Amino acid sequence: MRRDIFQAIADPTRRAIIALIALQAMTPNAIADNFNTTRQSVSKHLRILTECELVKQEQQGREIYYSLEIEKMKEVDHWLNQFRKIWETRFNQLDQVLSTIKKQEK
Amino acid sequence: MRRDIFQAIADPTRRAIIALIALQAMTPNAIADNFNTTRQSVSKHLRILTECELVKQEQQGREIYYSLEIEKMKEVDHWLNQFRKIWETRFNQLDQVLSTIKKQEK
DNA sequence: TATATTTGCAACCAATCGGTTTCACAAGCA
DNA sequence: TGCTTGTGAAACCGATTGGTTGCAAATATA
Repeated sequence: MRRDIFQAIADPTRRAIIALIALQAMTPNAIADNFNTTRQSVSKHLRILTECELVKQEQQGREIYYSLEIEKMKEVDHWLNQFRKIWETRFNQLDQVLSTIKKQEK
Repeated sequence: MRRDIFQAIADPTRRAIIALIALQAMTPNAIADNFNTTRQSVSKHLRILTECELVKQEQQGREIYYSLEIEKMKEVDHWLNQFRKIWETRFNQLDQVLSTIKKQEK
């Protein structure tokens, strides 16, 4: 089974869970309260996120607090870098065009 | 059918296609040559990418050149912003800890 | 100890996914 | 006018997905 961060963030519910626990650690029940779905379904999502190492658990009594492994999010950022180079180049090209126009106006 | 950029980049073949045509426009056949799969399968991926407006087509005779809509990639970048804020805050917190240690050393 | 709460896991289900094969339709070329 | 080339679409297939229900285990509480 493929388990990577791109597959993890493909699901909108999982993206919402990620955004939720990014701010503070939460229990599965507390997370499920925010969604129109069952606790078990959220539990499944958390399992997937854990398998991708996007999420870490901390047991407190019978409760388990889930929080985001923010470092893992940088993998997406890193993948975007190759395209960032391109859109910056495009921007520079546009910049050149603009400055050429400016010179012509003088 | 859900069609968004996150679902589009979830598949590794589609990510590879995106990276390929980011540099230069290519025909479906030329793209398929780079993968261990059929042209029709690549065609399906291109349809999905087109539906997400991640890709644009340019017909030249009977050939169709596909290229990346680089602007659309910024949607992922934009989504990452919320987390970028967090990891920068973490960094600042670490920075504070380090400067506190430095002061104590004096 | 008996009961309630919090959780994960397994079994099942309909829908979707990624792939293949087959076909249809243009556009170039002999 | 045939024939080849480049392409998309449809039909089908096994695997995976996201959801549900039901159950078991562990912890807290009476």
